[in-house]
Amino acid sequence: METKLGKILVVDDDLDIRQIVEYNLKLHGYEIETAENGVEALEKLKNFNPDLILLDIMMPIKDGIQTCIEIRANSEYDNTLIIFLTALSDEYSEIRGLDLGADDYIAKPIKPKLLVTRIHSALRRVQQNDDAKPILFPNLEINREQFLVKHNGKTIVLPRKEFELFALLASKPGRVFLRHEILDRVWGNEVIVGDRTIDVHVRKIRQKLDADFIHTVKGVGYKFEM
Amino acid sequence: METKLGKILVVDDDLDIRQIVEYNLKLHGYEIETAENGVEALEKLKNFNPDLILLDIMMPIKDGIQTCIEIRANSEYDNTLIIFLTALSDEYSEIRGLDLGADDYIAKPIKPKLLVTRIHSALRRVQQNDDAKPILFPNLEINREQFLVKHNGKTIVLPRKEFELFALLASKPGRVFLRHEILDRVWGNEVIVGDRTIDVHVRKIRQKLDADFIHTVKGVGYKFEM
DNA sequence: TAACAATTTCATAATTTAGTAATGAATAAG
DNA sequence: CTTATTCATTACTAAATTATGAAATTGTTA
Repeated sequence: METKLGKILVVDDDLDIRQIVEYNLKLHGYEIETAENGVEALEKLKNFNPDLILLDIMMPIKDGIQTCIEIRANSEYDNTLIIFLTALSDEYSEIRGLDLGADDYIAKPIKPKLLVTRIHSALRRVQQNDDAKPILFPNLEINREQFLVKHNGKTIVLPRKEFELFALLASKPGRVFLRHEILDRVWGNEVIVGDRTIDVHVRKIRQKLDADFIHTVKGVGYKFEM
Repeated sequence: METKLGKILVVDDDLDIRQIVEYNLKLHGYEIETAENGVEALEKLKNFNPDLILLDIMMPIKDGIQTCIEIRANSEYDNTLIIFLTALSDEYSEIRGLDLGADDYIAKPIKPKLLVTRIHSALRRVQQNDDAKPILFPNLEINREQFLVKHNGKTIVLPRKEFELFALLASKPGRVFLRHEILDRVWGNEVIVGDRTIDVHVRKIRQKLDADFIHTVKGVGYKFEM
């Protein structure tokens, strides 16, 4: 499968629209959930934890504006992007006036190309910030931009999962990451893998870096320490 | 399709001025959006993503100076040019004192010829800057102006896509470009091509240059390294 | 429009990475 | 001290990803 681009929750009362949008976005590697009204959207939000919500404005049960307000009231979703789907150009200006914390608007009828482009660039905007800065320690550098780990002058190339795991642990030295946290953040909470998988990856990292930066906290998880 | 000269956002509270400017610039092939105050301008900025902003200073809702400051605070628009429209010659000197990050000033009343000339040269300046400087390494030169690559004295002509891809990777040696970044920056995010397309172009480049400068980072992307 | 070049797609081979299962070692609990 | 739990390690299999060759499509130019 392609690199994970992001999770999107599509909220619209019209089945056709949900299907069109879902089809096109899945085609481009996004992970999709759908909801047909605001209530259902708010329910799914918790478990799915999307990066972006496509939110129709006009819905019978709970409309998009109300839904948006409620989402924005919960700081847990501060980093979740919201893009409105608007049917009428009238609404557009109306909504634009209200500062609801939406990040963009897409007018219906939906043009697949435009949809993908907008979503793509919206997500890229937020993702670009996290990436750039290398994690630095004496004798150890974890450089995500180059996808390299440098230790005592030696350069080590880690495969993706190993790198992500190592970078995660090193992002907060001393802090213990629970096994399920590791699974969530390295594997994503939609992928289900056994617990041993983590061990194996930890072992591979330990083999490749001769010093052992990863410490086991039995019954709990792992932590990074120098 | 016609050659795209550039996108310009025209911000002025005076409808007449907006229309005059829009008319004249469209006449010369520019793509125009308008806004009648700073607030509206900031909103439109996100979706329109102009190459240049013509910004009136005196506006009732949010004036040009404040708007300029806010735009310049967002690094996303570092490459967006800003040209002030000033009504009084007094203001001019005042503004010039403040270093707001504007790129030029045009005095009202607006003379269409002057306007077009200034915009033209402002845009050309930045475009040439990007273009002009060849990327140089020992034994390797990537010359965008002439669209060719010199390696060990041999001159190799690469077709456009191959060149753009190679130039992108070489623009930051060592840095991994994710596949979707490559798609965005070489193909543009309005064109949708499959992932294998990148591989094929990489291969072509590898074939033409006998040394292999392009390294695969599996599951992530490609990077340039000597 | 024919001829050629560039671009893209497709199928499949080659490779690398990820995941699992089995077993042994270490640790904690009773 | 024995048992149960958890982790480490190894070897193995499955899955994912890229490389490649060739064909199809699109674009350019004379």
